[in-house]
Amino acid sequence: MPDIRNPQQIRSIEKKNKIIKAGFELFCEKGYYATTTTQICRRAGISTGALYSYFRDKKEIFIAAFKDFLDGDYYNTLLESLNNFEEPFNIDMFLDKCVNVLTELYLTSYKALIELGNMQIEDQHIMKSFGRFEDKFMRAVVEALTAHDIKTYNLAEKYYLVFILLETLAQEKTFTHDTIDYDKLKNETFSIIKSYLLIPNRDCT
Amino acid sequence: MPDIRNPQQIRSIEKKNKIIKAGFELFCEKGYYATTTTQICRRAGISTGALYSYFRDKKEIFIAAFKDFLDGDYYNTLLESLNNFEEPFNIDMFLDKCVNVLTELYLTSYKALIELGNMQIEDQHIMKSFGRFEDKFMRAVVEALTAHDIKTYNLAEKYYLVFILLETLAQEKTFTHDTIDYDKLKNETFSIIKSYLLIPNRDCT
Amino acid sequence: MPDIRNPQQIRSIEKKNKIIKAGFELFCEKGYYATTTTQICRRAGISTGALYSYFRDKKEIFIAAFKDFLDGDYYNTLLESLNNFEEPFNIDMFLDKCVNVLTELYLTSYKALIELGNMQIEDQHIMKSFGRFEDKFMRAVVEALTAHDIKTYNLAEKYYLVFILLETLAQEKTFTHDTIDYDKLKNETFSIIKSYLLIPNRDCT
Amino acid sequence: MPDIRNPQQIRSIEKKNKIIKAGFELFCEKGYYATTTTQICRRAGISTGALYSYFRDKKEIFIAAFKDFLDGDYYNTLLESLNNFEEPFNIDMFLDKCVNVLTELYLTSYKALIELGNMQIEDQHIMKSFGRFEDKFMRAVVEALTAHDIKTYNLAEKYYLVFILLETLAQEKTFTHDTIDYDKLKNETFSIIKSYLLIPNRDCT
DNA sequence: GATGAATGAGTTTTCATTCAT
DNA sequence: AATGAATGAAAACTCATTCAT
Repeated sequence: MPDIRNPQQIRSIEKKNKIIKAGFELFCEKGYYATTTTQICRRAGISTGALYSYFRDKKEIFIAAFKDFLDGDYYNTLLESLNNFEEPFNIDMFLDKCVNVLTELYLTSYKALIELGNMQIEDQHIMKSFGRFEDKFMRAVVEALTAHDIKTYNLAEKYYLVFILLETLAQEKTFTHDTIDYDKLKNETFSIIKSYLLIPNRDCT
Repeated sequence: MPDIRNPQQIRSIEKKNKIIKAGFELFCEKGYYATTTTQICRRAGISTGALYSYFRDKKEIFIAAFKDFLDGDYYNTLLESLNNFEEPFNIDMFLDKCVNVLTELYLTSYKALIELGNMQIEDQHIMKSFGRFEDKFMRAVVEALTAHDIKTYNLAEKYYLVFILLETLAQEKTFTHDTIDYDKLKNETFSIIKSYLLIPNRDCT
Repeated sequence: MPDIRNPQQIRSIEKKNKIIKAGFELFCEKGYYATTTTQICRRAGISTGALYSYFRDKKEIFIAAFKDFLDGDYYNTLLESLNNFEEPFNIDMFLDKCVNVLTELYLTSYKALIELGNMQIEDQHIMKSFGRFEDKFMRAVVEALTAHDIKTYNLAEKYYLVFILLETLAQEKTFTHDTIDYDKLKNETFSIIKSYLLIPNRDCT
Repeated sequence: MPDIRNPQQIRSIEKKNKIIKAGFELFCEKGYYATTTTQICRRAGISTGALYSYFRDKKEIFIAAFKDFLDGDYYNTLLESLNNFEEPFNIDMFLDKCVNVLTELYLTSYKALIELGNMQIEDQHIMKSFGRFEDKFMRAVVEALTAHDIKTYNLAEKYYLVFILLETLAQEKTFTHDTIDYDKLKNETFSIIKSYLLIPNRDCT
């Protein structure tokens, strides 16, 4: 039984990365089931046999591809961009940036992210492999917000809701509903978030 | 092209329903791709041939199963229950009910609902077949809220956000995150929604 | 085991004929393999079960359909028309008529006739069931020609060749070759046949 | 869409040829519809998957088998043999050779040739793929005859008729009619062809 | 190590034939 | 007798995985 290589050598690592990249692209384009190993090999420029010396099976590629995505430059740079703002901190601009980041994410990777969600439900193994992609995004948002406006209690839960609201907005921007007007939704969302996060400032006396 | 029976007789309708039921259950349990027609036949207690005399192909079963689900007693009774409250209207109890309804939905059908979302993205034909399942839910919520508390502008967008927040809560109840405490999330969510929907009542003077 | 009915009653005979008619039409339109029993039943206006009380299997319908065609009014009237000419006998007009008859035959029944040929090769049983459809046509031609011009020896073989030549012409009329000019082919064919059949008249002295 | 291998390597070409050979044999033996892909695989000694990596579907095998047959050694050698005669040119011997060539053709491939004809009618794609098998045969006959005896006008049509007559003879040799005596038919056929082609020599003065 | 041809179990689908009503 | 729903064996085809070279 051939062992799965854990590549140390540069050439090997490069090859493994090519597989991961190709796999991720295809999963994003067509989803998990509609992507065949042959397609992955072709796009990665490797042979079928080679694939199976780096990964035990197709599912492992999927997992690796997501690990890689969540830890990779693309996603991290995107997240870091959230924290690059010029003082003074303007919450509207910040929220706008959040929506843009999420929107870019959905435009490139929606199908794959959904598939990931699916797989997590179907497959305990994948579920354990990593939290939902939003975890990292949330942490970035929290970090940025914490630096400027503080809600001391229920932090995780508060920001999770903020994240959900932003995500909703980004989804709407990406996949429009007939009955929803994006600009109005944006106004409403921002107004909720601001009133919510900044309640101290709106205290009635 | 083989004929698809459009059953008039009770026996036939029952059989078609058995297929739909079996299909829906399996799609919920394992997702669309992991469900085979053979499994559907076995669970429905029919032969392969019979299945194909009621449905042109597997995808049609999926569509029918969802049509049936969204129009069926189970979902509708669930939705109607939202409007059965004793006066005076208590918004906390109402929101609780909403979360419970969504939670029950996710517990029984999450995988299938996700798969539906997927398919809608992949497949324009399915997209047209019915709006997203939330549309109906939202309408029910709007109806109930409208009767008691009025937000005159951006109604659709406002209630959409309320829906999203409730859905988030229900999802959390169903599929727990490590970092989130459900009760706290519930408090926060309800407080947002209430402060949001009831702002007029809370006007500072 | 249900016996195959040999229908005596008028109603039964009518039904059997409807099956035969429907089957023949469909075999002509789409060929044997592309025709399903269900289609035959639908066009005949009967139930699947009924079909199998008149015919043991699909092949029997095919055989019956051809028996019926070869013995039926359509074909026989067509053949008789060969003999309805006004005196004096004009061989060109007669040959023209022959070609027209064959052409009509091909236009309506080519696919079925070919399928018959096929089946005769594949299936000894069908082979025995009837000679090739041309046998009857040939006899009609022979009859007409014999009445006016006599070649005493090798009659069968001579007329068979004449038949083949006429058939060729009709086929060309029905399904054109790129390289062949129909009018020229007709001239050549007629000239062969005439010089062949009428050689006595052309004796050199 | 799975890739179809276009084999360059000898081993691959050999395998593709094994499939074509097995397919052609089976099509000749039982016809297109009665031949299953499984049978082709078994006879070719390959797996189902392999078959589908060389051909997109069953029909493609059929087409390839015929392309191969018409362009292949067997048929070409047969045709070339028509032109290998010792001078002086003897038309009887030449015609005999023609009949023998056609007879051998029918004995080995009749069912497949018929099926090809069928398919050409049913399927425009196949129709375009190659002219009827007779085209090539005719060209060979024309070539041989042209070298020795000349009919200057309506050449194509004349030789087409000659071809038809020879084919008839070969068919009779292969699949006997009850009412026809082969030797007599041969005499008659040859006499027609000769008198037809050589009419100049028989001019009455 | 690498290759990519080969495998074959597994899938969807069809349709002649049967049989309960 | 008639119906037409049901059957299920058999067909075409796919694709993750293996293994000879």
